[in-house]
Amino acid sequence: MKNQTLWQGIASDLEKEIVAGSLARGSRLPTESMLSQRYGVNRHTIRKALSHLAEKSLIWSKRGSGVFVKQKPTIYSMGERVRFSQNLLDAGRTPSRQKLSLSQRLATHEEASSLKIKKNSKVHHYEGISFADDEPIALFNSVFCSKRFPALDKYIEDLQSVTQALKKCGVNDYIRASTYVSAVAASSLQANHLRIKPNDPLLCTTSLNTDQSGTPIEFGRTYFSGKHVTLSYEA
Amino acid sequence: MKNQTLWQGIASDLEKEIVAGSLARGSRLPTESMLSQRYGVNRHTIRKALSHLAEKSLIWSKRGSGVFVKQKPTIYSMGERVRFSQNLLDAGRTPSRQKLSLSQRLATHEEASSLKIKKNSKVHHYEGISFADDEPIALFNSVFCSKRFPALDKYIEDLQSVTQALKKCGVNDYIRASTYVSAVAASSLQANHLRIKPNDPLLCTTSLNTDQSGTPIEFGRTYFSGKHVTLSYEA
DNA sequence: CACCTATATACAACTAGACAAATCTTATCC
DNA sequence: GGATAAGATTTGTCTAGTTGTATATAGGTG
Repeated sequence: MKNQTLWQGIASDLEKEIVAGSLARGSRLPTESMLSQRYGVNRHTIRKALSHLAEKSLIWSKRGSGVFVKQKPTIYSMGERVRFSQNLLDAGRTPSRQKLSLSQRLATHEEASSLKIKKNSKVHHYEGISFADDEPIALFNSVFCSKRFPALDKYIEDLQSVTQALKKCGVNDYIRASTYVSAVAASSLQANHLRIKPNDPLLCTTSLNTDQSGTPIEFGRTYFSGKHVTLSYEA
Repeated sequence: MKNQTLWQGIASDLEKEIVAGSLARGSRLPTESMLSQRYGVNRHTIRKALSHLAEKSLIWSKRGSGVFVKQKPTIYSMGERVRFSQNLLDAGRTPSRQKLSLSQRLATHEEASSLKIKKNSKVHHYEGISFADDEPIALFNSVFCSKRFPALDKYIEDLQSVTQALKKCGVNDYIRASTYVSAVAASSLQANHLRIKPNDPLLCTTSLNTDQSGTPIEFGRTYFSGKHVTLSYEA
């Protein structure tokens, strides 16, 4: 404990403040300049300490904006039924979503064959961010057959929920038919949305959801922030 | 391709959408505020990306109105016979013209000597904008001998076509006698008409058209938006 | 020597907020 | 029904502040 460098001392000092709660989750740290004044060191020394805390995923920084305290990691349960909101509520977190884009386009080959629709059919493309306690945990990407659900986009727009929107279209229940999980590196755009760094690991799940008769309903990919989400497969 | 900034990533992302056609040509982009939400960045970063695309002439913006996708570059072929509409139809574009002014005035020295008429003769002066698919691509400026074509202005007014108007005056065919091409910087007035920026490059063509006997018919200058028109000199 | 720690300076990239200017929308009036 | 006025949107411009990156310098340590 004695023979530690300046930046190590500062890092552990800040870490104490975070776990003690005097630096609240989600709040902004003082600027690097202010910290460097407070500790009487160069800004680079502060940055070294901060980058250490960022490695441990205690904080995240946004260029031009500031450094912020992260929320606790999330455990996301991958049950038979996919219900984003209920899932997080069960875990005692506050769920929310942000729409990034909602439009119609032609299905890719992969999407068409997964949904068992014709090539070049139109699909609704829904893209957005999932939050838990105002902390982004995943980027989702879903496609639905436009022909089967002509007004789905409007329902999603109004209700802000896929489950509710599908109910309006007559789908009362749908089931996870298959899910594949892989790991990929975050692009800079993905990293920005998830408040992580480019090339940080992402959990990529590719899933197909069907109704009770086995007819495909939704095909999509979701990218979870690997450092802040653990997928759970319990029954 | 690896170490790109945020705005570069956004710009290439939007460019993909444009070339893929999910952002249709001529249509309006989402507002800068919406894009800044979608990409999770400040509006200024979006503006940097947009200004990059504007530099590449993929989009253009209008204060208070929005940002729009530009059309493809036009190839304007310089055949022996000058038929603006026919040229654009050949290129698969829908041509149109907008009259800016149509009046009579005294010929300048240059005009008189080119048309081989007396100094201080009266000429019809016809000025306007040429469009391709509702996108302005050129400013034209033509003069015709008033003495030879007394009622030409009324014909142009009615028919909206120089070729048709000349036909009414007994000129069934006319030929490009000479054309000179130079490059100039757009004035602010020109830039405004062509929806480009002041000092953007213009192709300035000075041409003289004659009838089959070689008698001068039309003398004029046309300023093509350099970014949207490529002059082609094929036979 | 090579490597880590720390300082100093400068600049690039991005955010934040405010306001102006042009445009579009909507309500109102005659 | 059309003109007008008021308000809301949207792009353009400006100032200021913050993090990210690069370079140069110097001392200490294995």
